Amino acid sequence: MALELSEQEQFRRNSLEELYKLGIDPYPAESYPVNVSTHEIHEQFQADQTKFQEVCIAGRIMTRRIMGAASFVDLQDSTGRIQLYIKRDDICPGEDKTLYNTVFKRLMDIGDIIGIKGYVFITQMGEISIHVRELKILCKSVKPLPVVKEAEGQTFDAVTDPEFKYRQRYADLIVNPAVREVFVKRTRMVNIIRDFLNAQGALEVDTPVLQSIPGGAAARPFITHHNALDIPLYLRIANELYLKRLIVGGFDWVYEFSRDFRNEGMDRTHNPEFTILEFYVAYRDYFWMMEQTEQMLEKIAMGLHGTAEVPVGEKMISFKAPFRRLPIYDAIKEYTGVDAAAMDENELRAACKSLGIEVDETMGKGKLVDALFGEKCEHHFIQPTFIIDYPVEMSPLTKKHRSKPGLVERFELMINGKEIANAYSELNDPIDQRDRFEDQVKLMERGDDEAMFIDYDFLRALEYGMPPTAGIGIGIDRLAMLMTNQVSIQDVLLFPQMRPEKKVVANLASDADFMAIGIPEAWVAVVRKAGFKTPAEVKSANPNKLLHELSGLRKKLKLEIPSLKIEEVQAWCN
RNA sequence: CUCUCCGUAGCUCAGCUGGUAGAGCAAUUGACUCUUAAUCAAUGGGUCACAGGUUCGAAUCCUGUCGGGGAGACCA
Repeated sequence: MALELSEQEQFRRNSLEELYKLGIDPYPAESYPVNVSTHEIHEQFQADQTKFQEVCIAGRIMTRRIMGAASFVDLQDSTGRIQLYIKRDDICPGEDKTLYNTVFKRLMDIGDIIGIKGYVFITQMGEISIHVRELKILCKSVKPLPVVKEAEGQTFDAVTDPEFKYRQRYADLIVNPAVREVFVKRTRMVNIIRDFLNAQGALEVDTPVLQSIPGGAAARPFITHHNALDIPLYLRIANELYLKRLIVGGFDWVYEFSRDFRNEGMDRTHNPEFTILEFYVAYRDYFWMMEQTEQMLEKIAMGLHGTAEVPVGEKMISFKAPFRRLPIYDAIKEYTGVDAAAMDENELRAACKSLGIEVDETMGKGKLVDALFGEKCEHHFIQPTFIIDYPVEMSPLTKKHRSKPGLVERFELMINGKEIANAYSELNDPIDQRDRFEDQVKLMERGDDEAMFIDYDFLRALEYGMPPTAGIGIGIDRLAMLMTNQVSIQDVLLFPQMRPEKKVVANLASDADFMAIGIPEAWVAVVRKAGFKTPAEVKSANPNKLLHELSGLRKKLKLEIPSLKIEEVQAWCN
């Protein structure tokens, strides 16, 4: 007897044994020739009831209603659910009723995967169902699923525990259809973007995830090590510098859905790995990029919702182009009254302090403006707004503004108070780029641990000449949150990062190890059940308490093994 | 890293100012040939997250640990 299993898990393992004894393989190898989906049946049967008279379909048993010799089962496949009607004498036409009485009623459970053949009909209660003629088990489930019930749009006992949902997404997906919808929508969103870009001749590319210089953004990277080269490598924090190398190489428009990694805090909008769409287009500038962005977002909203108005929490967000455009200094003036454009670093620092923003000496002008905007302005921009024309200090890869000194041609797209995209006219002056990198080094020397490294290979590429280029990065996870109305990034990631579960100790010590200190074979499993993982733990236990505990378990589990005496237990411990 | 809330059966949750564990669903056995949160009857199922402490007695009070949520700090 496996002591670590719950009662229900034990029952299901027993059912497995019985199936084998009946000569039924609960995990058959051959393919099952499904010829229809539940969705197709629901969509088409009402209109033409002569269809679907020979269906073969498979899925998971979600609920059962057994009434003696007839039963109803809700079967769930990848497209939805359908009710099955199973009549004993139909699936067991002869004398032998084992398949119904024993296999179906006793040995099958919620969660099992079955295949059936039959015909579609409508029950007296008006529900489209399948009358089953043949029934076959395709996979026996030995772990009980959470049971969620639904009726008339209401859901009962839905699993809401985030830990369960995120750690066991597979079970979450089985049991909560709305979760599946979110991820289907996310993928549709990505497909819309891909179509939008491909239709204009963009080329999807792959660039390195392992980089020897983590460039293209300001963030702390993950570090790993390559054994053969014996060098440190970094997981990318951005792919910007690689995509721009490709523009140098002569591609006009490249893009990549880039999985980036940043070794920073985790919260409802940050996961250590996340997806950014970056794309770069030769001979364009940031004004052009704003138009592209508007069009693309409107297209996504229309594609997913059929309208540009998308509900997000209590609000409605309109993705109807064009979006508002507002210079960052105007935004700061609007919400704080501070005229940051006219200030030098020290005046800015003073202004921040007077507004209660924490500042320190490592912060240059760029970071101060960033702090001012982030603290006091960002959250006000609910409807899509392009914040434009940033100070040069906070944008080391951006081209200087064509007419406004001290600024760069950059925009960030704010939606629902969060940054969704960041774009600019790319800096293609190699001399200027070298200077900007060197400024970053100075910031690093001042203690800014996010300042960028100098990427000399990237500089070499720029020296060959990069056409004027517009580039953008769009946070795909955050966009997915908006488009699916989810408040947490974990809800748009199939497998969000979690602290590992505490190790369920598997065979740290063998039975023989326990027996070596004198524990009788029959008691080893009981000792384990009592929570002892190694003989050493037994040795250091209080013998009286241990005896009590083991005796209690023996009684509780009704074990037919001889009882223990205190002398025996003392002999193990000492 | 700080604050705060939470951890009770497979699932959803009760459990009062300490008196030794409860419900619904799920499970087991039985009844029932069109049910749909099927119904009816009976039954089993818990080291109350873990480890200490206080107490005659702890799911309950205290301390610590682990895991999770939320808020902040940090972070484009």
